[in-house]
Amino acid sequence: MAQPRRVSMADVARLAGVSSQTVSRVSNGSPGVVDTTREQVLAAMRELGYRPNSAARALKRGAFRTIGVILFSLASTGNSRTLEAIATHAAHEGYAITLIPVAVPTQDSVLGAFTRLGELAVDGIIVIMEVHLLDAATVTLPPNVQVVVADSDAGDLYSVVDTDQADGTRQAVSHLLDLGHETVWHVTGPEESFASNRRALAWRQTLEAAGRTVPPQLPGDWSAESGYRAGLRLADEPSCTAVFAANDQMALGILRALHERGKSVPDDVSVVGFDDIPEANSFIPPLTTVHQDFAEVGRRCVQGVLRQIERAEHETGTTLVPTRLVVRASTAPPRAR
Amino acid sequence: MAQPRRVSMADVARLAGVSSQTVSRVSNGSPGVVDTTREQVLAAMRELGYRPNSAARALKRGAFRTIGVILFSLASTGNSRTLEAIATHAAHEGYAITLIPVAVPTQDSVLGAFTRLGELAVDGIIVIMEVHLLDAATVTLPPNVQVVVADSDAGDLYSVVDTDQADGTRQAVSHLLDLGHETVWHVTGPEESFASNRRALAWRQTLEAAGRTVPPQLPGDWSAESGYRAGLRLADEPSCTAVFAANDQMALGILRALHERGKSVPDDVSVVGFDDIPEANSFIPPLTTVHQDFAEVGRRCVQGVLRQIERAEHETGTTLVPTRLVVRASTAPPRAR
DNA sequence: CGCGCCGATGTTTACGTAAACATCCAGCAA
DNA sequence: TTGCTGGATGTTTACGTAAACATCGGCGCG
Repeated sequence: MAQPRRVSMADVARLAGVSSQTVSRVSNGSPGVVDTTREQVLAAMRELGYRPNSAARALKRGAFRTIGVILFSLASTGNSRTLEAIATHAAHEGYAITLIPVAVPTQDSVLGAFTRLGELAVDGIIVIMEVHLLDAATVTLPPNVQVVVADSDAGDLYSVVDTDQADGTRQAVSHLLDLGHETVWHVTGPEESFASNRRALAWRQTLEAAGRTVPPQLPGDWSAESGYRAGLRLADEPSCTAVFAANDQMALGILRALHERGKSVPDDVSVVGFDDIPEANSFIPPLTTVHQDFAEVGRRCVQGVLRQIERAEHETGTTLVPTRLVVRASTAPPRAR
Repeated sequence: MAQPRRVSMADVARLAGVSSQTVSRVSNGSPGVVDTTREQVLAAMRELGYRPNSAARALKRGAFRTIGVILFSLASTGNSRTLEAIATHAAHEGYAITLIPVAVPTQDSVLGAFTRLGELAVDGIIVIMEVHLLDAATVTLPPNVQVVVADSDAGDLYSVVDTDQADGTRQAVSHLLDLGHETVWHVTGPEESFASNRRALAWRQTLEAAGRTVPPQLPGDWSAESGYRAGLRLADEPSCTAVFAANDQMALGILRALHERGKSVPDDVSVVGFDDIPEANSFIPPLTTVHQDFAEVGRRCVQGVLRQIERAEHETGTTLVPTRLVVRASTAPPRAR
């Protein structure tokens, strides 16, 4: 069934009785082809089922119209939603997306991904990753490939797009303080994560700026399970009336732990998350959380990398995408003593 | 900063003092190059930072070593996890993944995606989608491109890989019946979804096979919100002691609705979900659900499409990936009357 | 009426790679 | 020694496209 050879411009040219260059012009919508000729060529294309060979095109043009995306995992909502936005916007600009998954986030495997990308047909790269793994000293970027990094603070080396972690955190913590809570406890994401560190730092700073005592932070790893473990410990802290979880999954685990220990949310303890995953609205109770605009992050990543490709010029600096607090039913003033 | 031209084999050949063909042999690991020569070439490659040009390679070989993935949305856990598995396995086989997002799942836009893919540099396509949109009469596949479809029943037209929806559903419903429930209610996914229809059908058949009455099914759309609405209606059904939700998100919504109406899970009502998303373990209470092996689905998709590419031969038929019921705390025997 | 210009189309060439074929040389058997 | 064999390496060519340049013919203007 499979034809041994693809239809090439030469075939179309022969059938249409023109030169292959004219076919090329029609194919690219170049001017300088008279309507009648164009029609003949288009008819011949249709008849033969002609499709441009993108490899030859890329070879000739020296550009692939493709962006590579390196990411560590698609498991997190944030990563997949960002990727989706990237894919959509790239498609809109006529760029294709090539995916390079990195199984294990070690320096070596990230390096490997970069190497592979260098061999792949891409004009630019978007890295979605906790990026202290990206050591500029060891990673040699393929020449002529531009990079944008999401979810990182490598703004001095690369062009970075990120959610405004600090402001989102400030909104969350301030919201709890404004409700009248003495202080706010915090369950962190994994140590290696920049987003996690940034949120923890902003939490601490917001408390300090308000002159509150800073309780010890509880370690988590983004998973609901780790939130559950932290929640069990918080349930044993009588002084704890408000918790800020570094993401919604951990908040879910905290809700479960508090529920199992007979603590009411929000009457005994208020809980705030981060991300605003679609399910947050259906937690018990519906979760107050910081909404991240993943679509916007993706959009700006594409914008950034395309701008660099166009100008053939590396950029650095950080773009922050604003967040907003979504208040639902998991927060309330502390129970009167 | 950007070099005007890439390093080509000719440059390496010149520096190493050999012909470009020898460089090509080294680059591809072909035999017939003596060790000393190979070393020289490798050294020259390193010095110049040589990277093979994949466009030229693809042009010469007539194959791209790339698989296109068409998907409607990455928002669902299932899709992203499947995609991740696809990317990982494809990378392992030396294939790259090109992503083609379809913004709106209409016939037209799917067609558009196929057209775009035809122009893109892919050897095969994996479609992750509710696929009655794929009408064989209107979609003309680019020649020489092989297709595998996930999440569909188009097994007579394409090679299909899917979770064993029917058996998973049977396990879920039987589990509830075995616990002693008279019958099982069902909250469905969206009408247009094959997975949803398959689950609803299997639910009905399992009940009928056990000689139970089949309650009316409640419509949902995969979202937790729709589960919540269905849950509110179920809370008003005194006869309802067991619910099978077509996915975990809707189960979450049901749990919340029942909780708000003062119904205890599992004492008053047992709830089972489908998917086993990571958070299911942290629902209140932890959710009994049907575990889907998305990684395996992805793996088999890649296998299937690579086999077709290799043999240059279209295949049809369906491969089912088994599921298993994960029993947690949301199911129990009905309360004694 | 002829010159030159311009728009439409054709011809040549190069992009970087790798298959096919050609060449060269060392080693070995007659 | 000669001729042959086979492994190592070089040369030619083609993949499909599009830029650059070439050609052709008609039309306006002096």
